[in-house]
Amino acid sequence: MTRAYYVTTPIYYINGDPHIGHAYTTIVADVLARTARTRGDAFFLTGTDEHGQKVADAASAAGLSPQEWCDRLIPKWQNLFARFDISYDDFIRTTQLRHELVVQRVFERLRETGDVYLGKYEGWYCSNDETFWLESKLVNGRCPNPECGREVQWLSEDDWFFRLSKYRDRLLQHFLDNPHWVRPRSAYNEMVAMLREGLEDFSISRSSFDWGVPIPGGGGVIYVWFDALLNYISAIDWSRDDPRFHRYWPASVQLIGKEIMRFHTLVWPAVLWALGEEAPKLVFAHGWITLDGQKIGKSLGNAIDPFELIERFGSDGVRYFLLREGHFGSDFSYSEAKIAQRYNDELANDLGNLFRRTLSMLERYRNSLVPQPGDSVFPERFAELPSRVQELIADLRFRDALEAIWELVTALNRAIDERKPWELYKAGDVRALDALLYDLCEGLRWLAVMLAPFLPERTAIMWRQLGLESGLHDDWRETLVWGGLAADTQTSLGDALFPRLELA
RNA sequence: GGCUCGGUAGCUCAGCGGUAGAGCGGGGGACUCAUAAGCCCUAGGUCGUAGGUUCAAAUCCUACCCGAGUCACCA
Repeated sequence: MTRAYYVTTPIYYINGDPHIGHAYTTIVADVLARTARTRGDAFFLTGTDEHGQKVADAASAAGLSPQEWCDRLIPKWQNLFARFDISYDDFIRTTQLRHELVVQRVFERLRETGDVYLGKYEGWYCSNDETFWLESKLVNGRCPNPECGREVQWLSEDDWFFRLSKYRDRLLQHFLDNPHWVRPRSAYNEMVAMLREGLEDFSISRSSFDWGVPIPGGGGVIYVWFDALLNYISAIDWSRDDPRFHRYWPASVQLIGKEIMRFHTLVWPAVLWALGEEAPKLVFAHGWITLDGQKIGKSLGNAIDPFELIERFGSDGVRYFLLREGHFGSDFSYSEAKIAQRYNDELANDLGNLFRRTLSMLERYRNSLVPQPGDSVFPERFAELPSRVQELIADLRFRDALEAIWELVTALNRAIDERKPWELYKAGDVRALDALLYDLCEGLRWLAVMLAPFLPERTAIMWRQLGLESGLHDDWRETLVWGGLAADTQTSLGDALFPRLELA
């Protein structure tokens, strides 16, 4: 029996509204989960990171308690994911009791084993930036932040530390033994370089504010990062002998943004090892969506409202663009013109129009009934396509997967133009016409199945118009056999699948 | 400044040792089932610069130039 598939997104820090970057990561995870489910058990986790000073600050600025603040924001996030047809199996919030209990249990356990110990956290502290600075970073003994430059003070407090340094050699060995466990390659290289420089223990407690998981026995709260990482195992009931935990852990893929690589590829495996658990199989750091090459961010004032995008291009239109435009892992540039062009050229013109012209001819020539299959080159020509696409998706090469699927789109459009069904009809060549129409319908059935993880909303419509009921999400190895579509299936011509956008 | 990645046709990128590729845009053509969509033909670019290795280099090495990211307790 194959192991269950487990995919996670980062839990999103809820100090504001969701933006397109959050949607991006989550959509990618959704494609992986939907694809994996066609083959067996899969679990898809996302959620929100709700502790820490920034949330506390944002809440107090709004005149709310941190918990109230989070509770008010949560619907926005969950609504966004609903609008994008995100099929998560669980949505964890770090303020949930089930999570906090695991965090405390982990803390206690590591305190017992000595991987968490009490030490002194000392350094030059800038109260304006709320940051500790290394002596070597100070500029003339003042805060090195060019926008600050204030005086710093020497602070010393007792903190709990995680013994990260102890795992440095094992981490390096793990990287060398598993050259593909962190992707893309650039991320892997960065982290290896960092490991070679060495690691220091780091503080995992905070006493200057109290919005976090209380340290068992008192003494402040647990540092939000230490708390946050544990969501990946608290959601699946971490404990040494829980069968549910062991069905899913270690995770198959953990998606992250490249800014949090250190925590996920150095700290996280070390914590897991300290608990006697395995590191995740793969951590994948994706790139940024840029706007004309510029990083997107609220502070830059160019944040994109994902709800507006859905309004214009539909959930599937946005999903398609995000997965098709760049190679997953690299940055890629977003613009209104680019997404509109892909939508029109590929979804409306290539796919949507193919679907419509096929059903239209079927209605005109065959009363919308799928004819008998005849001689066909398609079975042989595309026999390997589903497994190829499946592999590309599993390898997180979404762009290549969509390009591969488009080979079938193009082939079907070409077949229509080359064999001219309207002439076959006029000539009364029933056999040739039926054979072609059958291939077109069957090809579209294949397209619906292979595109279902990418375009869950529109492929469901395709499926219905093709006269099919169940089976859209079945195992490709069984359902994608050419000839699977039954003759005499009643199809129905509907509205345009992807209505063409009139561009200014 | 250290480290990482990138600099290939107008644009976005693939190729990563063996006589330069794709998509889009641009140009031309034949059709009509279709969302005036689709199909066919058409791209001659010092592969950042300068050296080096090799029978042979976008493809390996060195230096340099340009761009991006990152350098640890905000997440």
